[in-house]
Amino acid sequence: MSNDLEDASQVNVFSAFALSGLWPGLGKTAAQSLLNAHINSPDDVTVKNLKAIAGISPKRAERLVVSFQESQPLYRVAEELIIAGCEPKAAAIAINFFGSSANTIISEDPWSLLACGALDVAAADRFAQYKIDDITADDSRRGKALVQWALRQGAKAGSTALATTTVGQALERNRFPNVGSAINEAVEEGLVIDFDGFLALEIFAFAEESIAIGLARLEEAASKLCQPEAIESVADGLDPEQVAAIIQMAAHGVSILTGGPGTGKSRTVRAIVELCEQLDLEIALAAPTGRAAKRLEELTGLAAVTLHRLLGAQGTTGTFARGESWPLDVQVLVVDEASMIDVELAAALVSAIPDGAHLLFVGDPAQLPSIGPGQFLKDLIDSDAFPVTELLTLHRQEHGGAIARLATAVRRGEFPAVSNEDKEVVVVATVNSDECAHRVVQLVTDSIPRALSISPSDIQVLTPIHRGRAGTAALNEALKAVLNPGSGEVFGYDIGDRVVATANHLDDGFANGEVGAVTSLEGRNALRVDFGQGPCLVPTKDLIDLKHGWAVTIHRSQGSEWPAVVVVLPSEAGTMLNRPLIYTALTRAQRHLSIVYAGNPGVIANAIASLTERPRSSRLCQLVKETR
DNA sequence: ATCCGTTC
Repeated sequence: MSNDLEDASQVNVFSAFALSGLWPGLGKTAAQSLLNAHINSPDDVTVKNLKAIAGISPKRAERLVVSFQESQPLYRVAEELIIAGCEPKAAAIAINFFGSSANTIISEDPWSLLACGALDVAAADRFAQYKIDDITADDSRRGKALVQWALRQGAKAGSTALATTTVGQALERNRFPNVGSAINEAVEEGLVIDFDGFLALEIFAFAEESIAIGLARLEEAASKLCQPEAIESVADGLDPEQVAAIIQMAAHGVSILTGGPGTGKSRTVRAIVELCEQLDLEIALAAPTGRAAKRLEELTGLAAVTLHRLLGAQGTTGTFARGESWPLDVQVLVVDEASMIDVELAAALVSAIPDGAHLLFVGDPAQLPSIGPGQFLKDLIDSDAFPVTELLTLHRQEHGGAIARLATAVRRGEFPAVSNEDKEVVVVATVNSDECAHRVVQLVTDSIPRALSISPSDIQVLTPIHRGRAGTAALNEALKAVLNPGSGEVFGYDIGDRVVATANHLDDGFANGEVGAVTSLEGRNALRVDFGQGPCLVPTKDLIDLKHGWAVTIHRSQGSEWPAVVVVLPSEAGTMLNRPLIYTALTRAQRHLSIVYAGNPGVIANAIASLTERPRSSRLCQLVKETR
């Protein structure tokens, strides 16, 4: 009887593991075939048994047996999780974090699954209950794990450090009674780092400290690259601010160039490239995204790469081939779109730059913050430790300038009344997102083409969200129905459809975020798409990384511009509506901007007034000040 | 699942 029960639970554990996706090389379909063939326990996993299954070749059977054997530490953790009624996927995070001894670690301290971010508080308590007969809410292991969990949550929201009081409140919300002693123990055991009044996870504390030390090293080691006369020879056509930026770059190991769109940041970088060529200096160009790198390359005529490529990223492990022990071979490095750099990437970058090299960060701190934690560019600027040149003169103002005036006001947190004379900026109020969607389609397919003679192919719709009536999915469906109806012959696309890339395929000629139009169908399984530099072949393997692109998210639009832009601000976007988001959206427009929103006019003004719902907290600004 | 980058 008891044997039957054990067998049954073993079958459940094994099948849950097989179906979880944790077994390398085994997908959902193949997992089901295994179970159908009564492969029910680890002992059944033999080459003989597996190759007997239809659809599994002898070679694959061998590979699956080997990968199963190699996954034993993972299996043991997953087994515990499954029996405890938790998601087996958490096992992968635990193994990543603790290595092959994870099972021992979680047995001694079940809440270590909370500390490493594998489980949430409720699931971790459930797991602890299974491991320990009578858990108590004040178990010190629970308290220490909650401290780390709170900091991990903070990092997800962009903070590299949290005020100790904020961490304490998180513990109180989770009914932990002895907040002070939990924090003290976490600090004493080196699980988190304490800086008067703030707490941080070691990775972020280390990243910010090494950035500060590394930047101070570069500033200290640098000498002047050239005399002012050399700069004059490349300064033709530049405004005084742009020349000042080059002088600062040449004089300092670390400098910063900021400014909104159209102020000539790229033009300045082009002059820096020329200067380096004249002086025979080794210069490299890089950016955090593939598209930004591609654009930098087009605008300067010099090869540019992603920071990950430049540093020799090793998969998603977060480690890089380049670093202190194998620095980059550069004398000048220019990094564009620096607002998108998080502290971990910045630390890796700075460590890989040799003494004496000059590092220039180019970016617009008013745009959306980095996905990863920290506020690298903003902290660098606020520290006042390195020269910052802000470009203010608009060189792209052949039209009325209403968009530029609005952008400048929004940058300051203001939402002025828009004069409607030349229709460069139009604001449309609606009652809900249904009406938003309706008005968007009307603007793109009728009003803007008719009133302003701008073709729908030059109009881009931007929205904060994917879902909902005014999200990308619904808007693309509605726009396709009017602009290019069809059955979606290849992978859902027809000739004439607008598409957006959602991943880098630089070898195939396009980058994440690029918007293009389908120019031809290539058989049943491939497309030709013009992303702006002539049609390029999108092979079958890349089709999964395309979506319809008449409407794209504001996040994905970062770095692109269009003749006309329709920005949708539906109420579903909620607290996402803030200054950096709206600023990023409206600065994508070159000649015309329509803003369609739901609710009362105060909605936009409030959103612009609020810098962000939850401000990020970080230590880099202070650290840079102290270290300079 | 409010949004989003990086690689082989």
